Formats: sequence, structure tokens, C-alpha cells
Amino acid sequence: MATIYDVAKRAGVSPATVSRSLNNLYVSPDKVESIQRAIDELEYTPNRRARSLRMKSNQVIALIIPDIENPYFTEMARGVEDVAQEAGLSVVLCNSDDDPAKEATYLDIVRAEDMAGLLLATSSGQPDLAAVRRGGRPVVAVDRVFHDDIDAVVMPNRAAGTLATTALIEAGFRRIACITGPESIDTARDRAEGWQRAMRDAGVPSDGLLYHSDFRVDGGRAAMAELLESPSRPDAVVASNNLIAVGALQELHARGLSTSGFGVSVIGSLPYVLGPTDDLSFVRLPARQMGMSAAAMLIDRINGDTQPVRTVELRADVGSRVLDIPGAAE
Amino acid sequence: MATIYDVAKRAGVSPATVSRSLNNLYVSPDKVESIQRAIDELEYTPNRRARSLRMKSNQVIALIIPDIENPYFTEMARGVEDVAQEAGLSVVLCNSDDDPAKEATYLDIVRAEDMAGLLLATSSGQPDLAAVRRGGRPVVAVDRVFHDDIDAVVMPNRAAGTLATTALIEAGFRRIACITGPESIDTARDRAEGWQRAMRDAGVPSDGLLYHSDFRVDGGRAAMAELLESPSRPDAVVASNNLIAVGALQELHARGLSTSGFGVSVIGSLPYVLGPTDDLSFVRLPARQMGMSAAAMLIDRINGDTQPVRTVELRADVGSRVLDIPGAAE
DNA sequence: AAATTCCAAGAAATCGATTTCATCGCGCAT
DNA sequence: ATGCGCGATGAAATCGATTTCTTGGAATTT
Repeated sequence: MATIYDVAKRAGVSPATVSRSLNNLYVSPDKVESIQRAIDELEYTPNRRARSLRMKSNQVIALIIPDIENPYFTEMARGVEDVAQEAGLSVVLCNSDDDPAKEATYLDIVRAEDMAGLLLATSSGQPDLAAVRRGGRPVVAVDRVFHDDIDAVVMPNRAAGTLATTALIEAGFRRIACITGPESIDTARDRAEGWQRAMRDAGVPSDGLLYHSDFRVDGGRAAMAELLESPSRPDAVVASNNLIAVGALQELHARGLSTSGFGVSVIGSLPYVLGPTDDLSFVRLPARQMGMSAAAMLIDRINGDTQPVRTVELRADVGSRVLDIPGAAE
Repeated sequence: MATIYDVAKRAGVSPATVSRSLNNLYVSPDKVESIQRAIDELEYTPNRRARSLRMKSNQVIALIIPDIENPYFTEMARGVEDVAQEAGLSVVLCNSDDDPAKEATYLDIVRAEDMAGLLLATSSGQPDLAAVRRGGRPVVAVDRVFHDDIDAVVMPNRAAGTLATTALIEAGFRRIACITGPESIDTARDRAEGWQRAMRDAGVPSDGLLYHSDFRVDGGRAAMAELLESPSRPDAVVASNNLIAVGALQELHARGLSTSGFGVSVIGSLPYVLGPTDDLSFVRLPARQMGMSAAAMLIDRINGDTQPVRTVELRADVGSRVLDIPGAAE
């Protein structure tokens, strides 16, 4: 564990000169060379902790997501990572497990480690960002908005709900249910609203067809089971995220029902789907791009961008890729 | 951003006393109280960077995995996280994307941030851990072993290969192919060896039935396509990880083949599988437990455990849960 | 009562980098 | 020849915590 002092001594210069050399400031070529030799010989790498303590800034940003086992979020994480890496930042990935307490712990770490910025896909609770923001560190909300004076990058949730529903209506279904996430999560509400609007626009009644579940497989499955038992049994369903869709489809299969008689429309993608999906429709959400946009926005802020707070709703990508009903080749 | 000096001044004591109070050393009760009040009023939280710079240790461990989008690794990550959180450590999750260069970058970060320890599921290359280990930080290999003087927690890969194959043999199949990962990855080799052993033990020829692919969906799919075209067309296949299985099954479905005529045995789990899986057999790998064991081992090392290097091969869990051939309810 | 412990608490050093400030030459203008 | 400016460099301060060293005074011992 060589330090900058060791390097300085070996190169016969002062630590300050080594530091300047490392940061490409005025240093005469011969010293640069002998410093470089000393660095190589000692296998010196600067200690980031000391560096960031002095600089009061860090090369690390945090990404807090509610479910690390959901491919939607890991895809997003990939997008974040790629952009961040490009900019020379490391990403610390934290899994809040949709638990406000765990989330708070990570927020505290972000504060205490004084990270350069935070990308937050919040849990259901209302996060307390006061401490983080007091430190002057930028925050960008991803996927879920929770406060209107914070930058955000979100999906076109209402539109997605409407598109998913319209696809089913056009396929001839009328009794179309919607299984969405907890009422406390805005994406869940928005997608349901999109569904409702499509139903209204088509002049189809929607009473008793909305189910608030959670955004997990079990939730989707239970909701589907209930739907199939209910007196107002639907003949199609809009699954408001990928995991709900998995659960719903599992339940259908478990009951020996195929999707040809029962319409299923999914908001999101099913990454590891196996069988034929001819009868499913998908509204693809550009998760990776969401991550990339959010990361880019955060990096701009870190670099001093001071334009007014904005909310970016992704669109282009959805517009063009939306609602392709894939063949078996998916 | 209050510092310990601010707290000290407000409480009318020295910074040293505040520090001692925070670390529960001898401080008179009345000072403890006034310090606490100052802390509350200023909303002070200690700066971890300064702390760890001085202490030369960190409350953060790193987990480097080769593919964040593979549920196997995220499940493992969950295990790690739970144990670490219990011990008051935060986990930094890094995705090497199976790229030795990215991996090296993260290793460098581990060194430079002087993290408390490292859990490494290495990429295909030979990682250079010299720098990290020179710093005295413990390292535990997970899932993949790469050096025999480093602690490791691994799956019973050979046994899993054998079990997966035996299931197919018992079901009456004879021409059983094996699609495994790159030859450079030991888990891939070991699982294939298990397959080979089962074949030999059953007196069944295995020539030309081994395919080295990669551990991804596309690789599995391509391998399956090739297998189905080959002159020595098999009637069953062992997929050596979950993603290969997904690819293989996709290819089968794309060709309109059901799994009832063609045997498929999977090492690992298919978390979001939809269709009927009646005809698949699974050898479940306890990914979560692997993460937990590895984390526990690392934490022991961090706390000064100096027993000889060991390699833990998970077994109990596999032994009991192995090879249940699930009904549609999976 | 004098001497010895003992302990709470402050002053100052420390961790390893960056950065300000001061200094020293050297070249150029007057 | 003297002075001014400027670029390269070193000494020392700094970031915010912990820890060693020291000290003053209370408690205990003889």
C-alpha cells in the first residue's frame, strides 16, 4: 500500500508535485518521468478515500432500486452503468426491497459517504431526502416520481396502459380486467388510469375489473385466481408489469387455460419466456434507455447543470416499438 | 453538513470527547447528554470517508458478478445482502459483464476505496488479485474457483451434472447431449464432467454430444439449433445453466417440438418460466444460500478469522431438493 | 497530610490525498 | 544593471474523523 509520500520520496520530489503530475498540471517533463517510474515500481494507486475527503466529492453514484430480482430494474441498471462508466463514475447498486426502512439506511449511506449523486427508484414510502439534498448532491428519480421539485425520468405509464388495453379491444375482447400494483405507487395508478381511459373511450364498462395487487409474481397469480373465480369473470386482462404477467399466466396455465381464449396484454417484457406467445400482446418499456437518460441527467447535474427541474417522460422509443405482437420467435 | 467540530463547539467540549461519546468510551453522563442534544440539533451524521480514512477500514464490501441480468446471480446477491446487512455492512454490487477489463476496473476500485472485503464471482479471465490482497483485505470466491489459496463457496457442479443426466437416463432417453458454458469457466467444465460420468456409468456413448457454448440465452439457443441439425441428433439435452435452458427451450418451441418427445434437464431454476414444465427436470441450485455462506465466510475473515483456506461445496440443500420434477404449478 | 493511582477530557498527531501560499530562478523589458 | 513577471516547486494547511499523549484533579493508599 504505497502512498503519495512514498512515491515522492523515491522520485526525489515533493508530494505536491506528484499530485500535480497525476492531475496533469505544470510539471517539468523529467520529473514527470521519474515520478512515473516510481509509481510503476511501487505499484502505486491513489487512495480514493483521501482524495474524496479532500475534494469533497466522489466518483461514485448510487442507484437504489426496489427489487433487484426484477429484470426490468436490472435492465435499467445496465443502462445506468453503461453511461456512468463512460463518464468515469462507478455505480453502487442498492436493493431497497421495497422497504422504506432499508431505503432509509441506504440514503444515509449516500449521505455519509458523500456520493456524487443519487438515482432513486423509490419504494412505496415517502423517502426523506432532506439530508441527502442538504449536502448539495443531485438526485434524479427514476421510474417513480415522488416529489415535484426533483428531476425525474419516467415511463409513459398512462399511454402504456391505454395501448395495452386498446390492443385487447381491437382483438375483440370486451370484459377486460386490469391487475396493477399497489395504490401507493404512482406507476401502478397511472397504468390503471390508462386502462380506464381506453375502456371509457371504447364505451366498455369497467366496473369491478380493477385489481390492486403488488408488483410481484405471487401478487399477479393471486389476483388472477380471484378474477377467474369472481362473478364478473373477465375474458381478458391487462397485466401492469412483467412479474404480474408471469403470475397471471402461471395461473392460467395451472388451470389448463390457454391464452387463445383469454386475452392477455402485458406492460413490459418477459425476458425468459419460453412457450409460444402468439396470443400475448406487449407494450415494451425501454428500461435500459430509462437508465441511460436518468444517468445522463444526473451526470449533467453533477457537472453543474442548473436548469430548472424537469420530468422526462420517455416516448420515442415506446412510440416506435410499442405493441408488436410477437411470433413464436420472441 | 455539520462536522464533529461543530458538535463539539455547540456542546462545549472537544472533538475528541464527541468521538469518544459516539464510540461509547468513558465520557461523563452530563457531557454525553449535551453532546447528544447538539447532535440532534445539528442533525449531525459522521462522515464515513473521514472515519474510514483514519481507521483504514470500511463498512462496505464489494460483490462482483459476471451478469446482473441472470436471476441466478441476483438471487445470490440477495443472500449476500441479507447476511451483510445483518452484520452492519453495506454491499456494493458490481457487474463485470463477464469482461476481464471491467472486472479489473472494479478490482481497482475495491483497492482504492479500501473496502472491507470482496466477494468475487469471476469472469472468464484470470483476475489479478495481487493489489487487493496486498492491502490485506479478505477475498472469497463465489460460484467459480480460480485460485486454490483463496476461500471459495461453490455449487456441487459435477454432482449436479450427474443428477441432471441420470434423470433423463431413467426416463428412458439414451442420446443425451450436454450444452455447457465456455471451457474457460470451471463450473461449465465440471457440470459437463458430471454429465459424462453419468453417461459412462450408464454405459451410454457420449461422443459428439458435448457442446461448449456460453452461459447465455442466445448461446443456448444456437447450440440447440445446431444439435437439432446435426447428424448425431440427440433425443434429450442437459442444459448446464438456466439461461442456456431458456435458449434451448425457445429453439425447441420455435420448431414446434414439445418437450414430451424431447427430454430436457436443467441445472438451475427458471424463475419466470410460463408454460407447462411437466416434462422438464430440474437440479435446483441454492443460489441464495451460496450468497449467504460466502458472505458469512467473508465476514468471519474480516473479523480476524485465520483458519486455513477452505473451499465449501454446498451440498445439504442440493441433496434434499435436487431433482424434483415439478408439475405445472411450478 | 503526603504520595500514589486513576480517569475524564483536551491538545495535537494522524490517515493520504489536494491546494493554497511562498519561494526560487530565469527571461525579458526598461 | 535592476526590476518585474511567470512558471515550476516545496512547505504547510486542509478535509473530518480517530487515537495517542498529556494534564489536572479527584479518589485512594500509607
